Amino acid sequence: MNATASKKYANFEHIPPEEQQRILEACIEEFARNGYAAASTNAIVKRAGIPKGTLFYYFGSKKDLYLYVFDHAVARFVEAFDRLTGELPADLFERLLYRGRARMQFVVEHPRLYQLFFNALLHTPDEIQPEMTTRYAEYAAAGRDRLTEGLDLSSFRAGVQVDEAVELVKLVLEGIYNRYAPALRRVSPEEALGLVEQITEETRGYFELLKTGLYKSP
Amino acid sequence: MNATASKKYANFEHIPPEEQQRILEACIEEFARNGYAAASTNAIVKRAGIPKGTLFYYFGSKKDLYLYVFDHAVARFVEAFDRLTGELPADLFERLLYRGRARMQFVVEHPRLYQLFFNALLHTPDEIQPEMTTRYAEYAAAGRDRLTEGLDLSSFRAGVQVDEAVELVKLVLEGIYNRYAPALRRVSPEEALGLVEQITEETRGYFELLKTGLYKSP
Amino acid sequence: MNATASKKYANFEHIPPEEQQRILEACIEEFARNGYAAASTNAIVKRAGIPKGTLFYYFGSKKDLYLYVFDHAVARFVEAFDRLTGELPADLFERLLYRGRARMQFVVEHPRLYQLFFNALLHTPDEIQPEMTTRYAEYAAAGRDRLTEGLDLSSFRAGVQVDEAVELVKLVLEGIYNRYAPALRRVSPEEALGLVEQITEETRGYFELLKTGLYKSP
Amino acid sequence: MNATASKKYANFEHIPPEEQQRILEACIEEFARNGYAAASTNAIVKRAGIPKGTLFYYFGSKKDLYLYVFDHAVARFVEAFDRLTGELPADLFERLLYRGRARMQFVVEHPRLYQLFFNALLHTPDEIQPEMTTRYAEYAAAGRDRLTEGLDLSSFRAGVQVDEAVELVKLVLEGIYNRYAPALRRVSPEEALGLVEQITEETRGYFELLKTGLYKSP
DNA sequence: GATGAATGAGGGTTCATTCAT
DNA sequence: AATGAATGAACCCTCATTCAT
Repeated sequence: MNATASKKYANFEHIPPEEQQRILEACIEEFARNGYAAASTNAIVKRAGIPKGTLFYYFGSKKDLYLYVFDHAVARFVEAFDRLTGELPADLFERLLYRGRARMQFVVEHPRLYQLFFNALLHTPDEIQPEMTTRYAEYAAAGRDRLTEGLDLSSFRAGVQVDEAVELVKLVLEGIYNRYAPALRRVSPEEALGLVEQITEETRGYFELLKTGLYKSP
Repeated sequence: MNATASKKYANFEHIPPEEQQRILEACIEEFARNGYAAASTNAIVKRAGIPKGTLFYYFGSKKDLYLYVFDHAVARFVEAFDRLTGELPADLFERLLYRGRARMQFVVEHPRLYQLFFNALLHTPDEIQPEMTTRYAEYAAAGRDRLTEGLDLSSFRAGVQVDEAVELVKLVLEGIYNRYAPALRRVSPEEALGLVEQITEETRGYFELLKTGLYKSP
Repeated sequence: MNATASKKYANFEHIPPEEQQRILEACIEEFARNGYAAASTNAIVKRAGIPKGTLFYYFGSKKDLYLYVFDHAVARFVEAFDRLTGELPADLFERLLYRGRARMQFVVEHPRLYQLFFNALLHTPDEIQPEMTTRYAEYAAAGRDRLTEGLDLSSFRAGVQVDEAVELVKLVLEGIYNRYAPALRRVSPEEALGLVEQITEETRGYFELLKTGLYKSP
Repeated sequence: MNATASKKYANFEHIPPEEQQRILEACIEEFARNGYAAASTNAIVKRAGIPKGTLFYYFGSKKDLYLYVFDHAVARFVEAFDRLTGELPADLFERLLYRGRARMQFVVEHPRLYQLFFNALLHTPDEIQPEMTTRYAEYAAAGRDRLTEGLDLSSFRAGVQVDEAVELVKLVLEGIYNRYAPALRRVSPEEALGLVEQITEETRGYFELLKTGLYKSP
């Protein structure tokens, strides 16, 4: 079904998990820092402390290595959200705030993974582009489902097209994250937590403004 | 004041403008396509039709060449907006729609420049990162000024914090462009014009929703 | 006596004959296609469907594998001629035509074996060269015996040195085969049969010319 | 027209002739010994005493290097024959003996070139095969012209088809050279001269036999 | 002032062979 | 007896930069 069960990478997946982890971290670091083309397999093996031949024994080629690492990043990202699925708020704005905070925490905890994930589509050589597009579309579709499921729409003002409204709110959120993601990656983990709170508050402000237009007056 | 007057690149700036142009185009193409690290100076000189040594005589190093090209991209981007400053609509939403359309036309007309400009920060080797950050901040500040100058704020509902509202609308716009920029670069120039119209209409829809909350009821 | 009875390859020769056959085919294909140095043991095990370690368990090293395969090729080649020994024509020219046709049929039926066999001496690393030369000399000697045995020499013109004449005719034949062997390997099996006939006819023409000098006038 | 005037290899052809010679010799040695695929550019640069990058600066790729070296081998081979064109004997057998001796001398003087030249077609990767076939056909055509030009055919017996007869004699010669070429390469230069005489004598013997059939009786 | 010849480091990848199991 | 994981050397090739002219 997913990469972690594939035969293609069986060689890699049969080694001790801690070593898998160490190697993956080295790959993530290198790919996130430099993008696909400029990343160096030499740098990776040096960082991971494994022989050059072994990397290619595990992954076959640089391209396949990249796709594996990307799938891993997606899996970890999705996983971070799945952990809190059960308790999703029913109100659109609350749910998005909730998700947004989770997303920012992910950025703080796994800055390189986030960087890898969101930059993957931009700087990818033509040969990989199709595979990446497919993977990204799958991820996006899954996220869409998780957002709208069991949403309480009763607060929306009559005459407001809900779909359009939801899209509008998501755009605002996206904009905010694109704006702050670099900052989140730059600051220390301690400062990051404060920054997350600050961004959440700012977002809450925008949401209140949006509500005055989209929700019924109380 | 800026790069175009510096002594550092004097060798380059003393050659005929048409040749400057040809060389710059080659650099933009190569850097936009491959990013900084993966770009090849060999490919550049081949495309530009100049000797290898000459490129380094003009620019000193690959790094300095990149910074020069980036500055040029910024200048061209800013310039595209300056050309329409005088006629800016006074209404916030109309002004942003106007700017947005201009920005999309820039993407369509100079896809490589846009790509270079907006991806520059993401995949840049550590040694260049600081310089890039500075340059980016300068550009952002300039854009801010140009937006708010002479804006008609009388339509805003009482009690709405205008600064916050403006920021909110900008976020929506940013989100939309980030979402569609890749699509704009992918389609043919003819299709692009239609796409620009479609995006503008979609944006107008979001803006109407926003107005119900932010503007006085008519 | 020869490789097939040696202790050295005992591991290989104890497995079922059909599997021996399958493995040998894979080796012949790879060595014939690429020569010794460029042949890949990886490609061989993949084609043969056996584990990598097993190949080396059977044959010890790439070099020993090659020598074994070459001996096998020689054995198959000799065997193809032994099958028709009993019925050899007594007339020199007829016998050579007969042999020649058999040889060409071997080329058609086992193009890879032929290729391996006749190219082995040319592109062989220095470390193997001595062993190859020895093997080749043994094969050549065996062929010589089989040609002259029971030959009817009564048709030769008086004064003609028979040994020299035989050698002369063989030279002609060799020349023809060297000239046509590549073509035989290139064409399809169906076309090959026609080509064999054509070559035989051409050879017959040369032989008639030779007979006017070497045989008594009728 | 030929390789020595091409722009493609201009970088190489602009260096001092003695250095060209040294590098070519290293290439010839390596390619002749190992064939195209197994030849190592590392071994070449080591033998030639030049940096790795320089080899590729001169020749672009291993493939282009090989084609250049092959063309050089052909040129030297043809050149060796052109030196004696004017004095060619009019009699077919004498002319072939004369040519044959020249060819053998070439083998003795340039054993590696000869090896490279005559093995080139056999062990050549598919990607180069077409180019090689073309080159070889051109060479063969040139040789054919040079053989038949101004030949005295008056000695042939009536009823003998001259074309066929010429072909027959050439086949004999070819066979002899294929048989002795390895021996000529193996022996020392001093011994080689004696061997050439011996082969010439043997050939003369075959030719006398052929004449009894093909020429008018005296 | 302008060039292009020259290069060594590093790029990704394949390889035959070993050895613990 | 049989294996397949692991590896370091070697593979061909591209690179940004220098420097003598």
